[in-house]
Amino acid sequence: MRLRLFNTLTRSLEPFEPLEHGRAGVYACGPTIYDHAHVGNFRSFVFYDLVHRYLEWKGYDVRFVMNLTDVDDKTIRAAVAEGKTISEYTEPFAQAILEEADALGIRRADRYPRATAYVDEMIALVERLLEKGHAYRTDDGSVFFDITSFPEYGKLSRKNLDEARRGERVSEDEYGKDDVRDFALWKASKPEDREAGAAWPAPWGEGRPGWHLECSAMSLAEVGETLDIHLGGEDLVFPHHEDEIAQSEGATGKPFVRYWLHVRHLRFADEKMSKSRGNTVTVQDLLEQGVDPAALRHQLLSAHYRSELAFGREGLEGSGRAVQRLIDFRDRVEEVHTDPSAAISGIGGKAEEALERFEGALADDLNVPGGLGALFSFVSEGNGILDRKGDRVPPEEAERVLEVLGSMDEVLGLLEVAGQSRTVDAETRHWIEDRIGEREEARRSKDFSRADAIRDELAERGIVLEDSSRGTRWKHVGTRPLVG
RNA sequence: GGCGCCGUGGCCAAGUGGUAAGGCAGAGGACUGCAAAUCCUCGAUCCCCGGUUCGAAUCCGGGCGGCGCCUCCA
Repeated sequence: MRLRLFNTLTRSLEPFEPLEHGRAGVYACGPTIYDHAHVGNFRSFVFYDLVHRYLEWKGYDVRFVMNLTDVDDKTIRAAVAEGKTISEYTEPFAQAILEEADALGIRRADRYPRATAYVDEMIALVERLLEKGHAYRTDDGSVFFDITSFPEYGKLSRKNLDEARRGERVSEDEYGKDDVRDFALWKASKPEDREAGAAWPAPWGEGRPGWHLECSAMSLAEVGETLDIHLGGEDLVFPHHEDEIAQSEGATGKPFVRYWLHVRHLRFADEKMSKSRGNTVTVQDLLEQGVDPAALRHQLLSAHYRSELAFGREGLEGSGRAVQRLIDFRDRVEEVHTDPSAAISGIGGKAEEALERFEGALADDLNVPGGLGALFSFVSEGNGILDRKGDRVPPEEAERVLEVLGSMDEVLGLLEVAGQSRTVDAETRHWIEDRIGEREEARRSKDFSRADAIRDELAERGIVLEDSSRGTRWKHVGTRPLVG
């Protein structure tokens, strides 16, 4: 099945054809690291990861780069307030974000370039734009992009800036540009910039790069002149990505991006958790509160990336249960009694059908909810078959089911993350098994109140017992249930 | 004001012309010492009104309601 993607540039679904067959160059707009990333940011990062995983799953040789913006107004202000340089200030946030990304099963990008490490490249890019007449210098040593020099300006966001803004006065605005619609490539230094170590020498004067410039420079340096896919949040369409196009295409004369993908923002379903209300919910907060990372990942994947996602406690609970259902099924198949002489049960065939549906959904503009539907339909069918067959199937069928589940999880990463967060060390394992032994004794002597007490004791630690004719098995159901 | 999006069972959420995937929650049943897990059964006039069509949640028009972007927020 051929992948089709919704390209923001054309506002339509297009078959994915990378510039070079079998290879995919992807650049994702990462966070500004002046604070902890919140769940909304991570909706994007998890989606980026999905793109990354999907392309690798389909066999592409993927070059995946996500930037970390470590210089901008907020960063400088915050660093100065704490008496730090921007790198001292931002680095802990960069580390935190990468750790949280690990916790959520986000595959590492090939590179995480910091803007401040690419100032030379950015200066070179500005020089090219000046040479080509796309940019101009102002008296204070700033450089602006001249929008009128790039007739296609507005093609991504479909804005007609002529009418919208022309009448406005060139304001008292910070750097004195010719036209309000122009955007900064280079901002002349201010005292606080120097204080924070955010000032670099350039041919036209000391200053710091404009926001948009870094992405053009870093994607050019790390991926190439033409990106196959550029990812970002919906808010970045304008002006950020519009400006990137102007800069990059203005400088190289080549198409900047073949497919633009934008992730819709999430909406907080219950509490007012949005950052703008000063009530940030960071991933760090959630993990510290005991939210299961696999549940979080599931919820962030539960809506199509171009739809608004309702994020909230209730959804997280539901996601946790859904993930557990998946784990239980996988474990059940792993423990199934394989019997070479057993008749074909049909579970292998159902797995095959599910994989096909899954692939079809993902190929259709990365429809993860559709893919999850295929997966969970199969879980139901599979459980039904195993019930009817008494958990006895031919080995090749059991293997095939596990292969299919594993294959889907290469894209979804749910079992993978659940595995990370549910590990139990050997000592605890022994303790659990001892307790189960005690409980077995109690049950044999019909001392059910004692047996139930032991079961409750384990449950408080997230260990759930399941009795069956073959004995008692236990499982770790992840982090503690949510409070409040 | 400009551009754009959305409104599917209690909640979340696929489906964009052929008569409604999936998850969570809920009810009943099977299994269990009781549970847990699992299975079976049950639940949707797809916001409203018109229109196009043999046929619409899906296309068109109107209405009501919610939301995003319009210079540094993923």
